[in-house]
Amino acid sequence: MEDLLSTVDIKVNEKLFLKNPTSSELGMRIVNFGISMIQEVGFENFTFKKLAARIETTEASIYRYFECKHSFLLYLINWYWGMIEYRLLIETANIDDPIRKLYKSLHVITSVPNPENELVFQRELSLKSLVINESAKIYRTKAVDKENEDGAYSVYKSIVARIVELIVAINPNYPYPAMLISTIIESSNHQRFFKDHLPKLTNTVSNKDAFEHFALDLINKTLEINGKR
Amino acid sequence: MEDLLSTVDIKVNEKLFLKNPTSSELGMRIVNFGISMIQEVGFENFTFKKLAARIETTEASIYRYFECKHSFLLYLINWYWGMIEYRLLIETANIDDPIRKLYKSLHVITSVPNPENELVFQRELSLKSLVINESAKIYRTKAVDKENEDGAYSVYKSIVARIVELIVAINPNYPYPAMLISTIIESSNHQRFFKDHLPKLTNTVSNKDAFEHFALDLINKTLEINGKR
DNA sequence: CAATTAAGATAGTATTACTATCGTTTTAGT
DNA sequence: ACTAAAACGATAGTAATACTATCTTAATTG
Repeated sequence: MEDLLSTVDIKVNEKLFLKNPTSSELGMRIVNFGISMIQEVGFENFTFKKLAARIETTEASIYRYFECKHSFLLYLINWYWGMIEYRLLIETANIDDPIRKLYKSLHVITSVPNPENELVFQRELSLKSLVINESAKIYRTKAVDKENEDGAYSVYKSIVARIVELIVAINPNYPYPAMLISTIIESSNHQRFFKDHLPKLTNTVSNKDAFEHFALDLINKTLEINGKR
Repeated sequence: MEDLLSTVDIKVNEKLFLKNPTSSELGMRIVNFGISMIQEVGFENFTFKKLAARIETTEASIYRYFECKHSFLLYLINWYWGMIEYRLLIETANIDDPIRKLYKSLHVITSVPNPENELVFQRELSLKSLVINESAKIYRTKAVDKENEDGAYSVYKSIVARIVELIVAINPNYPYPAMLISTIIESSNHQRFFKDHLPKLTNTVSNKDAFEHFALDLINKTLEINGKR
């Protein structure tokens, strides 16, 4: 894969920002340093004031880009899923067999990218651990219905819908395709979190990505896919 | 099942409170009204000050029981899992077949209890939706390791370990028992959340608990359990 | 009946999550 | 080159949050 990635502009739902951070250098600094600061201190200890000090701007300036810190997190996670959807599109474009397409899709969605093996967005790498650690916090609030109306979860839903189509093509009788795929996506995040913090809640296999094997086995057996490809 | 439940005292890790709320009437009011208030306004909008006003006490008095609102949530969720572990113990005690034991355990752990069919703790009922909506928030990235050391997740881990044993008895070759069961538990919560707020991420089946069927199918196929019991 | 404990009353603090205003600099269009 | 608009910095302010501290009174226990 060539480096078309760096020139591609990931579109994020316009309701998630007041002023597009990609439109200015300050905006980009807010996003880039915001990502690393959230990773350093955790989302609950992250404030716009601290970020402003770090990038030598003011709190007020950051508020010109984002309404509140929660929509900043939503924005980042949407950017992440936007990149994943884009990769999904290009990396499965030339695959016809739905089973191989599903395997590849699962890999794109759930794997922790290894920059030595595959070319990925630089930002995807830095966002991955943020998604693992913080994404469970975005949904479960009283604001979820309003945010959903505003399209805050539409990329995520569209990715799930895309994989659901593949599952239906592979096994039209399986009754829970959306449940299966959203379970795997969510599980990918929390199992990776467990691995680092609550290892008794997960399993590891030496030198392998245990989660990917687990997920593949799960998919093969639940959808009754037999044989290797 | 008789009403031994109301007389049973669920033990919660002592590091999660400063003064045991079960030891006084005020403590019980804090817990009972705290549960309903968190459900009404959501955990982020819940404050000890509001709770104090509701139960006609003072903020300072609540702080004599709980160090902070986060440990209050941890306490409640631990109480929930304590009840589940207790139910697990008594409801599977007289079952010998590990497969039937596993099925029963899964039901206890993941089902939404129906008070018309089964006798459950009153508090379990009121805590269930709190666990569904808020439990993803307890894993605060930066504090999780310290809390884990203090035993804040030990009941949860012990429940997972208990089911892992059953899985090993059923299919000793399955390599990911802990992953499978913790995935199902976490999925139970977020799928029920999706059902209410992001229905495109889940599937429903009329008049049935779709999640339980999904989980049962998953378990049967991944562990290669064939035949009905 | 004294001593301890529990709880109410009140005050105070640092921080958070913003909003508002105003002046200066930069950029864009003509 | 000039003007208008937009962007940004600087500063101030606010209500609410998440606590801590202290003091007094009421209830319980030995």
